[in-house]
Amino acid sequence: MSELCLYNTLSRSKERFEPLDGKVARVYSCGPTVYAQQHLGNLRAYLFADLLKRALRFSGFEVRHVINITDVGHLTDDADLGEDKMELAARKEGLSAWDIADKWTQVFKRDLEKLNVLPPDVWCKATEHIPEQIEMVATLEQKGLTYRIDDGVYFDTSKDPHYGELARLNLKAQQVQERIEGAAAKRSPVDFALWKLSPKDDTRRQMEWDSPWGRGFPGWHLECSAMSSKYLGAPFDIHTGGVDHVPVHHTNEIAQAENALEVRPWVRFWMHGAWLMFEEGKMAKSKGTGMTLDQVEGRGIDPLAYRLFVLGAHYRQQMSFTDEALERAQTAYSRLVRHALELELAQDSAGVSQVPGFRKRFREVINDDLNAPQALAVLWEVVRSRQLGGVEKRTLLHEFDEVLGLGLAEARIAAPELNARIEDLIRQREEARRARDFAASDRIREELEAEGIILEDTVEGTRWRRA
RNA sequence: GGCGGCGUAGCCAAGUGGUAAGGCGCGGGCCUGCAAAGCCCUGAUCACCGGUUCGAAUCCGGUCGCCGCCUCCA
Repeated sequence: MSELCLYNTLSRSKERFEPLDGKVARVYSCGPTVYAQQHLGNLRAYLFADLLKRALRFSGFEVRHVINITDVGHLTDDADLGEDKMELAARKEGLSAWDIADKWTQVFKRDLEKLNVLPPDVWCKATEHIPEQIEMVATLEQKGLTYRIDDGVYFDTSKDPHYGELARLNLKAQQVQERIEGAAAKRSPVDFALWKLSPKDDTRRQMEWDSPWGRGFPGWHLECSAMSSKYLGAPFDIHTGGVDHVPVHHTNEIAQAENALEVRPWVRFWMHGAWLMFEEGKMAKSKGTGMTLDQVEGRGIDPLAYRLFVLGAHYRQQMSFTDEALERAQTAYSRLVRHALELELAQDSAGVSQVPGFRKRFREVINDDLNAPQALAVLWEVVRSRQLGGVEKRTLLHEFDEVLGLGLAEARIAAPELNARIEDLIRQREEARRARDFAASDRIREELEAEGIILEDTVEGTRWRRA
């Protein structure tokens, strides 16, 4: 049996994976900031995390999975100025920041459910872990790794010789943008806020807390460091996120956590998913180019067809999104489901079995850094194989779907829908056909088709289904 | 300026040293009274140039084009 290998951003290479304790893989996935509905690009990141989780289980490991919800707003624009995204959304929608967070969190979870993403063992919110975050800042402060300026407490990256290793930052050569003039007199451009103080003027934030440094809110990298160690311990196995997180968010998470917790490496495997690209560029909420799952469904496309689409490209590969490609995925998905349904009826006995071969190939490609595109290729080969019997195909389909999560194992032929009128029309059509009155029989078929009923003549007789 | 990625058939994309997976589409065929569904057949020498090698889409050098991150972002 092949071993699971995963690409680790830390080493920039595939490494054999095994949980620290040999049994339970501890995985943390950076969750969304919930000030709007997640778009398809965001969702791709969680489909990637889900594929990882399913692959870990497929390898026989248990998985303890944590996803956070960033419900504290950070800034819309520059790190030092700009309005808080949560508060901005709240103002626009006429709700409190808390309600906004709640609303979009629910939508997010619902979207994941539609995509067949397995729920994590722990959902954790930044706002519910303020004490843990304050504690981490305090620890860093005691170690002399922080400094205070007007608007908050900052992490002094110059004190960490390992700072930036994940991203392989070249601090000296990096051309750093001029900071916008203002309160943030950071000693280094890469220093980052641990605790931001609320503005001194009259503008009060909806979300702020008392701390040893004054009223304010936590820096945006802090929650992940604090919550992951709380629920997974430290070190833990795998941390996932989008590629954009490598240079800043994850780099800073590492700096905080490794120094506060005194473990290094704090996380053994860092895994990053690539972007979903629109024609105009990447999908980004800030650019308003995001398409949501609701819109996908609005086009009559099954969310799982989107899942199939996403699985068609490797998770570390930038993928092009086009309407056309999405629709093609729906065609392919419908076809797959139809096969799955058909196979549910299979009762044959196995011939010379090729099952082990397919099983082996599937495991090998999944174990090779989650090569879903190749896994799908194996799936199609199984579906269209002439060697395999129906029962064997069904068995394999169910097994593979544990990893792919396309809902094929759950596909069941709906109990024959009773519809006396349609049954009656089909009978009439049968009579017409027997009488070779095809004009009449075609008329009936067309009438039904107009209302979305497709008739299929099979050896067992005429079947109908909704288009 | 730094870091990273991409350029494979009409489209979405695998493959990273041994003579190009898969899906969708197109075209042809089988089945059907005709359809639908299903099945079968059918397409590329891998941006370009040069090098290494018995052998390269795959390694090295260069050119062109495209994109991401470096500031919130999956």
